[in-house]
Amino acid sequence: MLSKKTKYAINALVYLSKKPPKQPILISEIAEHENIPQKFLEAILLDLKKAGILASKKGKGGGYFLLKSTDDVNMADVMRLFDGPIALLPCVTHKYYQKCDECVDEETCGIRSVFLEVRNQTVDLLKKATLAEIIKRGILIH
Amino acid sequence: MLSKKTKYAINALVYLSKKPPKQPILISEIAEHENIPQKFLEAILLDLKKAGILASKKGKGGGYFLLKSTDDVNMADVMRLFDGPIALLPCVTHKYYQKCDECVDEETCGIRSVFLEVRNQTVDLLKKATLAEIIKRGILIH
DNA sequence: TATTAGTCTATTAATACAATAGACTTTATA
DNA sequence: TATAAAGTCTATTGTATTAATAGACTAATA
Repeated sequence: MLSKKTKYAINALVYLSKKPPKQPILISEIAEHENIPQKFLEAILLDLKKAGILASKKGKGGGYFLLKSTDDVNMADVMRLFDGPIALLPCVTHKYYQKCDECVDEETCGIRSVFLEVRNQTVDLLKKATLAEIIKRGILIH
Repeated sequence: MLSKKTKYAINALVYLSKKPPKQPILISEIAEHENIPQKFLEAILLDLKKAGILASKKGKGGGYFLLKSTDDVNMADVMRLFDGPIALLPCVTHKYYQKCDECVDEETCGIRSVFLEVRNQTVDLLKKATLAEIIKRGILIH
């Protein structure tokens, strides 16, 4: 399951995606509309900014807005940012490969083989799941 | 990431799958060979027994052995048993549907649509990942 | 009937997640 | 240029989950 942090991040991103481009939106507005504790949301937005997904404008009339295009923000990136690797085993992560503690002999890598396939397919799907795609599907349903 | 419990369970199951059918294996043997705290393993094996995957024989010459065929034990079942639903959102689980707390308006279901697809594909893959498949792949590699 | 081995309940330790509090800095604009 | 609006940062707290441990109890077999 996704952590609350990731869920909040996705909800906030979708909310911002529906606003006119570059228009700064108040943290308080997002927090209220999406039912997110404001202070918690501040930290999340800050992380998204550090990751280059959002930008912010300070002072009166300031707020957060989407920096990247909705086509360029996908769920794989967001999940990795807050929940870490998508892989189910440390030995099948793309960047941070680590031998499983439990791995005693090489025969066990039948397990690895299977979970590598799961990871690859999941990542592919999550990369296709962009903000643009989410919004498109949201519209189609109504 | 899989919990240790699930990893231990998979390792134990693969270990038992390689033994002659119905031959009781000591908990201590599995624990030692797979580097699992014995007491922790006992609880895991008990859960697998309750789930109908393993059986046990008490007394001298006793131990645990696979009850189901290696074709009939898949990673989706094992993961659900110890880590709960495979879905990434409560609103896309098969059995225990629950509205997301964070879901404020129906438009957000673009998110649901995307994560439903992820869940379905993941479950399909994990169901194909049987013990038999894991062992087959393990052999192929060596 | 002694020994081996599985079953069960309770407790503790460690870690990660979620949320909160408050002080500080920056910026727009009246 | 003061001030109010708004973002940034650090630290702390509470809570839940995971991982592991301890020990008493029950059952079965040679």
